[in-house]
Amino acid sequence: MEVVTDEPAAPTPDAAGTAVPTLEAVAARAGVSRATVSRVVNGSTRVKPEIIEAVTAAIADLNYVPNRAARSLASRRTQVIALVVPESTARVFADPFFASIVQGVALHLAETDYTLNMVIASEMNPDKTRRYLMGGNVDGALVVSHHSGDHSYARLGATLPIVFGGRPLDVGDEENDTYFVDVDNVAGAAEAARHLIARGRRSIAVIAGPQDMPPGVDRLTGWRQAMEEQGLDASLVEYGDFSPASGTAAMGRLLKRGGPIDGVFAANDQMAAGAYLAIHEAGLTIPDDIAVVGFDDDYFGLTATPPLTTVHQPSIGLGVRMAQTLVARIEGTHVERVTTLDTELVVRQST
Amino acid sequence: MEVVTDEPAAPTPDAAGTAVPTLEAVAARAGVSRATVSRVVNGSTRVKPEIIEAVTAAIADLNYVPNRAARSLASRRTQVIALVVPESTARVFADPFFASIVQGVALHLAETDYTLNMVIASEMNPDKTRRYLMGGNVDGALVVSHHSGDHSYARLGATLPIVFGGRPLDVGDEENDTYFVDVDNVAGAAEAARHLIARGRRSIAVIAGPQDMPPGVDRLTGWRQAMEEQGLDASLVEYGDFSPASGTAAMGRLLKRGGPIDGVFAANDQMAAGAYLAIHEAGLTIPDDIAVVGFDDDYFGLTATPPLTTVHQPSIGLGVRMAQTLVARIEGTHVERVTTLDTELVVRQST
DNA sequence: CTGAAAGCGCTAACAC
DNA sequence: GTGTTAGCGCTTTCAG
Repeated sequence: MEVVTDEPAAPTPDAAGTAVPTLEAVAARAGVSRATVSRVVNGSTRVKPEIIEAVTAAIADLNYVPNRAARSLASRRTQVIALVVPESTARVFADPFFASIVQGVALHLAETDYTLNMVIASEMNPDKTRRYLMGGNVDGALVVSHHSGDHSYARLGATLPIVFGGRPLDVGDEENDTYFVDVDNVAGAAEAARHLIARGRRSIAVIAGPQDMPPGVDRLTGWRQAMEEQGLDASLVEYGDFSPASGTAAMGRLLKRGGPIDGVFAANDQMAAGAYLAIHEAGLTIPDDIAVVGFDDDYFGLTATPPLTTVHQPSIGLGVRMAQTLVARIEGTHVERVTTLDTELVVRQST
Repeated sequence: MEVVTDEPAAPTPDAAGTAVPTLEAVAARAGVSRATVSRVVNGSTRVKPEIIEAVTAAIADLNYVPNRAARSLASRRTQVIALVVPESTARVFADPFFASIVQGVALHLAETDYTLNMVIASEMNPDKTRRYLMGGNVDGALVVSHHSGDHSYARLGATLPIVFGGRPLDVGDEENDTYFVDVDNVAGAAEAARHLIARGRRSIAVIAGPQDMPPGVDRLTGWRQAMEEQGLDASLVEYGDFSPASGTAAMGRLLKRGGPIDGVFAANDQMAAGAYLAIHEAGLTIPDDIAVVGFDDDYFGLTATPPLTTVHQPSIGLGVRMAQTLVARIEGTHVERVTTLDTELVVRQST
């Protein structure tokens, strides 16, 4: 909310000694017109080299910095990219996966002329976000929602270039023009399962994620693929909600079934951590009795005892790729609509 | 297919996809001048209520959104706040403490008309960041650097309102006009030490942080305070660099001294986690032989075995407070130059 | 309390 | 190649 003071709002007494030079000042100093300076600043090639030099010198002398607002107003481009974070994600902002994506995005954008604008999408007032995005205040948007696959912003895609992180849940008509970057959850999960098999395990269970989230679905699919291709029984399935507690519960149910289990693939590390608890409480040891593989490669896996074998996601790379894709779209360069990043199995002591 | 709508059906069928309406269009529709619309939009009270209503209606009808660039150009305010992240911090971006700060900042700013601009300060090209900040592209900046206390941006404070996260390291002249929000590291550390004492421990060691970082200094100071106020020996000091490995090493050195140790305060949770390792390797148990307290309350503490007693930092609150402070400065409202937030001891099973 | 007019700093046709 | 000329959409004196 903007604070409106009744008093004639005493403007900041800044700008004391630091007068920000304008393009006009540069033009005067270099002895050319403003248009020419603009050309030089924007890298137009159709300027005499000597003039480019003169202008460049003047810019350096004056310590000139273009005014983004003016540039944006005149060019009708903002050079701003929004990173939209659903409020629910924000609550678990400390999710290292998400944090890494932000990092990747920021790192890539730092090399471009685009500026990163973090927007927390208020769920109370979704319209505020939509309005902001549609109000010509940004050139494009990145939408992240780790597990949920919520693409409620897809509609905006018609008016504003958008790139999503993660595969959309619904494969509707709109999917055809939805750009997204995703991790290859199916292949990663299959690799995890194959690793267990290679370790000699035969009764392999899965603690799957919610089936209304793409990663939940895909990781289960990958596990099934591997099991079936080896002719193994793929019926040891229990579901969790990606939380540690749900992992403990699911593992408990698996154990209660009574049948043999010598390996478990958990759809994320947090559930794997939860499973550890249930396994230990049952008096079993990891990996001797039951080998465990997780997915995500977050801190749960690293600090667990024993350290967890897990599927690493290229989260920074995901952010970088999202940013690259969006910039390409904005600038009209061709890019694949769908990008799938490879995962990597990190073998530690739980298998 | 069903489309989730959170706004009433668009009154005008061509509303979507059409060029965004300008203030002028609103003025025409409301039958007033652009100046008046501007006043209404900016919340001036000196407008007839009925006119305010008419304008508001027109704005709603047209789905008008002010153009930030134009507004900024004319008003010479950008409504943008930069969040500067040193590149070195970015590398450990997954630091949950840092992530929470960002979250707090974003949450608070979402309630204002300010926009959050994440800037990764390239250490290769620090001038790029400085130029951006000084180029009139932002109204103020927030600088975060978890442990380092690096206030190399302090100089910019003369021209641009800046608020730092964390106490500055150097108490130079410039400190007098440096605004910052910090956690009460001294009090928190003292509380941790007192807690160990209350648990009956008498030979309490400390794994201190680097003494060139304010939190490293302050937490050691707090521990000393508590020890001295109880007349306990305060010589069991070893230093680490906040990393788990350094915690293990420091604990090892402590143990090697040969004297009795029944309690340890580690200046952060990661070092505490490292200390766990050394303690276990020495065949000792936590908390029976040695009670351990950490600082930060990050995931290391939660997932450790046994769960770590630690000092919780209000990291989201820190972000919120930083944002509040900066906005106040920008808008000329009075705020304290220094804000110190209280920590809270979280007692778990390691003590 | 409201309108008219003058830019904010820059880009983009269009001339020269 | 380079200069000229119009604005981009909004805020802001300054009249009335």
